[in-house]
Amino acid sequence: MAGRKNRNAELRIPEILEAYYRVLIDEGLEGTSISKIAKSIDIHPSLILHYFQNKDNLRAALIELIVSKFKSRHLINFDHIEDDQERFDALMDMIFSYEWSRTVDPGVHFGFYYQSFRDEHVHKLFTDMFVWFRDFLHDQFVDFNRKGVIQVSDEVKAADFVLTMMEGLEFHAHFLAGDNPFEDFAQSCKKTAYTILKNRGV
Amino acid sequence: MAGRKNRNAELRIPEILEAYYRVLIDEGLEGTSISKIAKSIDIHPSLILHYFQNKDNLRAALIELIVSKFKSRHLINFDHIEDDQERFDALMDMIFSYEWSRTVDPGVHFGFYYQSFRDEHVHKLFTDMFVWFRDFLHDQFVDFNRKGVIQVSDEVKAADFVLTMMEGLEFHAHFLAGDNPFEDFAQSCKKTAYTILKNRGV
DNA sequence: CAATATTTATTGAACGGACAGTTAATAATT
DNA sequence: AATTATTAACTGTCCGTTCAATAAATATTG
Repeated sequence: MAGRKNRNAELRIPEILEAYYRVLIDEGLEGTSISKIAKSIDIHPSLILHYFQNKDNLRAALIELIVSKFKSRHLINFDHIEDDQERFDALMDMIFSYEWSRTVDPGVHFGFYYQSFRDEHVHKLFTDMFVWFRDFLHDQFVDFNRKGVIQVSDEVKAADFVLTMMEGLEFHAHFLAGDNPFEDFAQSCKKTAYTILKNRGV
Repeated sequence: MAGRKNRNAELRIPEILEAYYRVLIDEGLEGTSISKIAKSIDIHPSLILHYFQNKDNLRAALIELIVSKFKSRHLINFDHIEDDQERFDALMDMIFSYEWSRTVDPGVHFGFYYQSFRDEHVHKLFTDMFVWFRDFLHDQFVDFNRKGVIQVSDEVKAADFVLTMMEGLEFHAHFLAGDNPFEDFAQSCKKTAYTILKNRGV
């Protein structure tokens, strides 16, 4: 192929990962192959292996990218809100929002959860991510507790509880929501969380 | 192969499904093939296709078996307990027990959840199962509510809430429990559920 | 600046293996 | 004799991976 234009690793690697993500959404875990990813961005399959050596590395790289986006806090940083109650409300609104639940495509999300049962490295990446998020919530809850916005006796358990509801809501949306909009049961979950957090439920 | 002993469909089909389930646990979704299943019980791969025609049917059959075991209620039937409070306690103890969480191998469990994103038929099977379970809980909660064991204003939401906690707990056990025994956080979840159900939290 | 060497990006060809599925033959059972 | 269970042989496809070849970009040097 003469007269072609090359890109460097800095551009190509993210391009491959984005293509991988898109193919995953369309084709699923089992339907996604290196050659399909390559075809979707008109490159040769070998180029993907040139950058990632093998499929395991490729998968790990995508998960690391997803985790790093999660940790960037771009959706859950409300430091600019001065009023304590408002800041708490904003955080809870986000955690139980549709937008938040769709940060990652739910199919891909569940697919990687599943992978974490088969691959210790994947499991560790996600565990680290969730531990990071629990720690984040814990810090927030310690602060909100001190300021009287919430009333809990165990801030770690409070964070665990909210995370558990958050993931349970994901399950509910997929299997039990039926035709009801996501927000309906999300609202119920949030109200329940308020009840628990405000009245020493944990 | 001369002098062999044949079995009929009634025996062979469950044998194949059990073998399939075991291979799934060992090898995962992607690692499980018809020939591996066949090898594990010393039969020819074609015999599996003889009974199930193709892989999709095989998968559907296993899921249907799992669902039917779930619906058999063998673990959640406490009709023999006469005292209302005790019967309620027994039900809640079971739902938040380790035994209950391991009714199906969690890897297989998550794997099929994932499949339900890719396959409408699988999604329907699980949706039906969870709707069935919500209806079951709903009936129980209506009864317990009438008898004053719990105090809720919306029994459907109460059932949704308990199911959400139940599945969230599954998630928590896999990613956030660390070295703590399953029962620790399960106990917390159950306590939270009691708080909500006993005090009109829903 | 131009010629050349080196590095990097990319393609190409080929592999061995596994996979789901088909069709036909054979053995056991009824 | 008919039906059912089981094996056998085979097919075409796709997969991840390897290794070598080539083209483009970059660095080096005269």
